[in-house]
Amino acid sequence: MTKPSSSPTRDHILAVATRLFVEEGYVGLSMRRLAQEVGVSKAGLYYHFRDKESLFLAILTQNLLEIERIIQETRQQETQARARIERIFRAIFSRPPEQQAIIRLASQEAGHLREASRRSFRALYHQKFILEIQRILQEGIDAGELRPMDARRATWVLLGMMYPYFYPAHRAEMGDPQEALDMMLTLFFEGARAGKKEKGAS
Amino acid sequence: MTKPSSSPTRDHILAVATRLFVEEGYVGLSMRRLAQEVGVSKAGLYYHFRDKESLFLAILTQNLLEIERIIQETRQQETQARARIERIFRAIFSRPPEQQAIIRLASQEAGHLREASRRSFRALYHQKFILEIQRILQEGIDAGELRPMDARRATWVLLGMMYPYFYPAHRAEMGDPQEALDMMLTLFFEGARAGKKEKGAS
DNA sequence: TGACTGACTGACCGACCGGTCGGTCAGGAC
DNA sequence: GTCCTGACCGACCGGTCGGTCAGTCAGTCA
Repeated sequence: MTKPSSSPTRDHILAVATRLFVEEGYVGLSMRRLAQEVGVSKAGLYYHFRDKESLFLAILTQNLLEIERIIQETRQQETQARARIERIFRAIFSRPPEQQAIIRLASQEAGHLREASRRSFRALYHQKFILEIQRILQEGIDAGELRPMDARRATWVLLGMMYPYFYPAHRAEMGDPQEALDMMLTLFFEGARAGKKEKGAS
Repeated sequence: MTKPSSSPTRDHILAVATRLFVEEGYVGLSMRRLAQEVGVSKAGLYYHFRDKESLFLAILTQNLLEIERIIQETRQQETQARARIERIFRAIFSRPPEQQAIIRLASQEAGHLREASRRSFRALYHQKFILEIQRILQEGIDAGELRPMDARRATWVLLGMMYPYFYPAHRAEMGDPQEALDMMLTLFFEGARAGKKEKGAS
């Protein structure tokens, strides 16, 4: 008898936990508090998830795979780097806020996981998300759409621009998400447009 | 008898705590662990600081005031927005890594403070740091150096670009700090240079 | 009807949390 | 010599942490 990978209660736990992990952080959210907010006993949580770490990992992985799907879908439908990036992040920015913040959480809280989980998750995160973005930028560089630069570094700069938007405290200051995204894309792609020299290339 | 604001032990506590708060987060670092790493008893910590929150606040404030000093110094010596920003962040990027990461910590962990401390710290952070950067950008816009755009939003985009560099986990991937900074500045200021329309203005 | 099971609970565990207490002790003041 | 004080320690507090476990109970199936 394998445990089913989906059930109303399990899904509800995942949804509430996602929101609360984003608000409170991994260490900051206790299983007691979570149980209370879900409306189930603490032991009930442990019926559905082996431990706190598994629950957290399930959230990270679930959202990551969703983002991977967005990326792959976009790769097929767009060919230009800018169009691809724009489409990917418009899709991400139109998801529920707490699901967007997973991108930040993955960077921020992975350090609290046990070594084994951390390594396997980081590999997934890197391969399915970071390297895919990097690849899109690299292809843009190779095609002459973007000027020559270190694609890995540029990936982090691009992602970094979005980070403040994933903090509940700063979110409000950025105003409308899609407008804020307009600015980020304009700044990044105007700044990275081919036909200029770059100082920071390696 | 007022408590002295500086002593070898107190300074040592601050230094070690800064590093550990950056690595583990506010909730993730226990006073026991800190005491052990400092080489003092837990009660010893409480001789120098009223409670955990005061210690954390002391670190944030101390580093913030140092950054304020850098900003004010730069304002007097440079007049162009780009030169000012470059100088400020070169100075920040050449500080010890754990002190740089304070910028991120201030955004990230302020939520764990008591309401009163949080409000007063946020006010300080906002006034002495965020608004000063915003002001520099706004002056650049007014002077025609940068094209018209929402300066507040642009401030967060600029700061965001630096965020990944303040995560121990991603720091290594960005390579040499000053080179990474080159890229960020180039991207931001080429992208924001006057003579273009902006889509994301409010 | 009775055996079985999936979903869940209440009570509990040892470890650890932030914080406080009375006590100690080197060294300067008189 | 004594007193005082700044700087610290060991032991302890009530409370919370993640996690476990025996038991319950509605619903399915024979």
